[in-house]
Amino acid sequence: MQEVIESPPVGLRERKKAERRLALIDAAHRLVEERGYDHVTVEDIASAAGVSPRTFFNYFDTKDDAIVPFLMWPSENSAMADFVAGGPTGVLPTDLDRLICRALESWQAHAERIATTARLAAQNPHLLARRVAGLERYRVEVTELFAARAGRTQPEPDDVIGALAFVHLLRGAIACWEADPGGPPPEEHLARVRERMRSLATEPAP
Amino acid sequence: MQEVIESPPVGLRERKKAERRLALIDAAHRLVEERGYDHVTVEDIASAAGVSPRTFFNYFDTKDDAIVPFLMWPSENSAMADFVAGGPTGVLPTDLDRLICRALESWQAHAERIATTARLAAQNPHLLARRVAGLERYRVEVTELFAARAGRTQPEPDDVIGALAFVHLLRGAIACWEADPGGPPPEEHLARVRERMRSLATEPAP
DNA sequence: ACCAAGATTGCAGTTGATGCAAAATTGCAT
DNA sequence: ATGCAATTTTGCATCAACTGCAATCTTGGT
Repeated sequence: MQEVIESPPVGLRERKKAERRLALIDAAHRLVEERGYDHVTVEDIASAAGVSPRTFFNYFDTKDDAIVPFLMWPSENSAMADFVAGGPTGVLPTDLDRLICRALESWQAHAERIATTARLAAQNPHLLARRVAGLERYRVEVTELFAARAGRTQPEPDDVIGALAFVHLLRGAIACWEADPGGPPPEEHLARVRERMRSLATEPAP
Repeated sequence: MQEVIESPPVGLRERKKAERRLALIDAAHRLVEERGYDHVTVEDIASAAGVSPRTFFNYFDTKDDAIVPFLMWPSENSAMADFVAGGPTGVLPTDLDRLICRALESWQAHAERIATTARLAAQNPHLLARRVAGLERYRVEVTELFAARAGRTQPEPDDVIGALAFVHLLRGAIACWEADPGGPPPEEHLARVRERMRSLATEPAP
């Protein structure tokens, strides 16, 4: 399944593919919000996006992939490169924060799609499962970033724990923001999540 | 979809239902390991378990639910009750550890099924997504335990962050154990995961 | 022994998803 | 501008997952 290409594709063919994929996602979102998940078929989505049902499956493995799509972070992500290089500050917790901020920032470009996905997932539990699975892809990618930063080609348990911290902080910040959407953006909750996480990880001295 | 009932059910009907569900899970595991995911149908699984294909869907929402089943922890879980009551030690990080240990312990009864599920998920990426989704159910339950322990009926972000810590510690311990399966059991890695988690949550003083 | 409640099952049907191959579109070199 | 290779779209046939309905069977309770 192909992901959204954030950097402008070079040829007409690549550009049309990227546009077509977003058209399918947007058609899926519009139709499921209007009619309900059970009353929308792949044929409906494909037709609304102007392609054939067979073509739909050239872009997505399943119907649900279009509704809860994986929106990759930018391929040219200087934050990722900086992180792998040991930067930008050299202090791992701070650098982890920067990485999370850039992830949240990159998803802003799809804010409406992400909001629609969240609403549809809340209404359809099996889509919720897909959202979590999507997050797992990020967890896997970040595990590799930790390994690369430590100079290893094969991730070790410490890298997995690091990536789990990434997910922990990210989801915690989003949970705080969802509790008060009119308040500060997710990244401003990171300090609070970090503090809570630290306190849960610290047992009192004997 | 009904989960495994760990405590012995009272009537014949309940007992047969529980046995039938496990029979379907075991048939699914055996057939997928023998033939590969793509060469096993719902009809194959139902036939091997001695029920009709229609009955299969009385137990599972999807074919994949049988392969990667949700194995609930015991309904009579004193660790959960203790946790909600503020125990067993009154020290939250320690009590969280106990909760995790009990979760790992309760899954021991299904160790072979869990091992099979892990192998099949490694071979079939879309099943991996389902495993993560299953973990999310535990995360939701633990969020409610945190809220109940704090005396609230509606979970707050702090409860979500607490449950994310549960998942972080649990998955970290499992990752350490998977790196050295012949070594100590998962629960003995909790201290190491906790230490790494704490260090990632602690920024250096200015 | 009888009846209610719950579960199993067959059947027909819809939809998701796939492999194959023909047709169309795009990229590139001339 | 043209020709050709590469890539993509598409139609079609097919299989399997999954569902609603209702008849039949099994279990629980009196």
